[in-house]
Amino acid sequence: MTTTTWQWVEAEALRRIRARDWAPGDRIPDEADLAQEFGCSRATVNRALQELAHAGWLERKRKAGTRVALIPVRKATFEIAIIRRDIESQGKRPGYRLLHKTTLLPPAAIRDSLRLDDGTELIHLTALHLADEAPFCLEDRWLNPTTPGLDQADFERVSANEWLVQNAAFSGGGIEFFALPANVEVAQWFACPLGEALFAVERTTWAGATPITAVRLTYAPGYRMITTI
Amino acid sequence: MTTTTWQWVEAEALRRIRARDWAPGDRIPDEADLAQEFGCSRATVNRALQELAHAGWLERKRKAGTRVALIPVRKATFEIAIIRRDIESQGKRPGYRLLHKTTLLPPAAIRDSLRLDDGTELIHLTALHLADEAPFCLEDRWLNPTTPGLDQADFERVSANEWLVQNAAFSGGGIEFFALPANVEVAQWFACPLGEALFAVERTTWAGATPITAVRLTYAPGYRMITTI
DNA sequence: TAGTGGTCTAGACCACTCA
DNA sequence: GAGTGGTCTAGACCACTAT
Repeated sequence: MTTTTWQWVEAEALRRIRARDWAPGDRIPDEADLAQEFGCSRATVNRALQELAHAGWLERKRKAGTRVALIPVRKATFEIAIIRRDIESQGKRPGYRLLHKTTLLPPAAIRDSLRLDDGTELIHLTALHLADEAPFCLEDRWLNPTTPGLDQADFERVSANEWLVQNAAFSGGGIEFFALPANVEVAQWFACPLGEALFAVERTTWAGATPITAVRLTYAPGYRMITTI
Repeated sequence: MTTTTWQWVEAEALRRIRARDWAPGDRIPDEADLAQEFGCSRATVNRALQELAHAGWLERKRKAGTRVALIPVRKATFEIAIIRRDIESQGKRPGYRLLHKTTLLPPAAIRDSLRLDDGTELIHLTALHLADEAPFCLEDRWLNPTTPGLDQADFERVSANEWLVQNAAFSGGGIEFFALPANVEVAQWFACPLGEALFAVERTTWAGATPITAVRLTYAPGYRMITTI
């Protein structure tokens, strides 16, 4: 385990925060002083403290100095991966079936979440992702048909999830996680009781101000999304 | 909107990736060349490319150079906030009630997830978080009684959630998100039907190799965890 | 206005890893 | 062995903001 100077400074600063040598709300020494204390350059101290600020341990303001955050906001990150790889990482064989594809006017909820005009039609897809032949995840997606390159995509072979990740230039979006009771259709696919509690994710993605897609992924009973902090 | 040099370089590189000037799998020019092209120092290019690598757009290896990622893994972050602040940010008045507190042997699942010996007793708490007097979240927590300072914590007044965030030195842990059917107890608190689909989070947190706490937060019907990418 | 963090440079050396 | 990214330095100037 090699440790660079800035990593060492970061670790030492974090130790002091945890040991309350630097208590919440306290102002800590400025970069120049710390650089002298640690025998390194100010840029190195800056790198370390920026990491800690990014992680939520410190709050930094010009002129006001650096303070230990009163409420350490831990940030967890998770990867928006391709479903196929999620399945593969569980050691299972991924499968995919396109169930349905049409072009039509979206319901109001979708239209609003993508900020579309009243008359705009979207492509609607539903597809099933399989893990070792068992239903894993149901994909219900609305696609902006003007997305470049979309006409060359074959959603019978490649899931929209995968195609978009690799081909669409998206700049941002929103994600919501929630629980959902299985409706008739979902219960059939997952062979589970009606009303079964299922984990679901809704995402909207954008390329600047242009909507690309809105998708709901409903996972099979028992699925857990796992991450670390 | 001020744009620094490294942010400009980052944006330009991202533009080239999206425009497929630099296609997935391609090797891009090395830092020295880009620095010359952009008329800045190599350190500035390095800063920009590191950001893009961190975000999953690039894969960098010494000697092998920098390549555009074949599968761009977008990373989303969400904040592990105090429940009270989550409620406040929705414009509601937070409330808290301690329901139950005892010390006893944990069930096997908890014991294993915290890697405890067979005979180790833990503090068990259940508490209810309220938003505008309505049940918002049910907290079911197992606490390591050896956590420093714990004896001075008054969990009648301050939620364990809040006390731990502010007082426990934790270094890491795991988080799992899933859906759960309401059992009898939960259904009573939330005044919802038995079996209602609820969103839940389980976290374990550690101070190095020492377990601090394992908690399950079960949210009221309709709750959504929201974030952006 | 002055103090502090944010960025940038030119150059250097090191660490990793491909060939 | 050699090419490339990772880090570090000393110094400089800039941007923001508390006072």
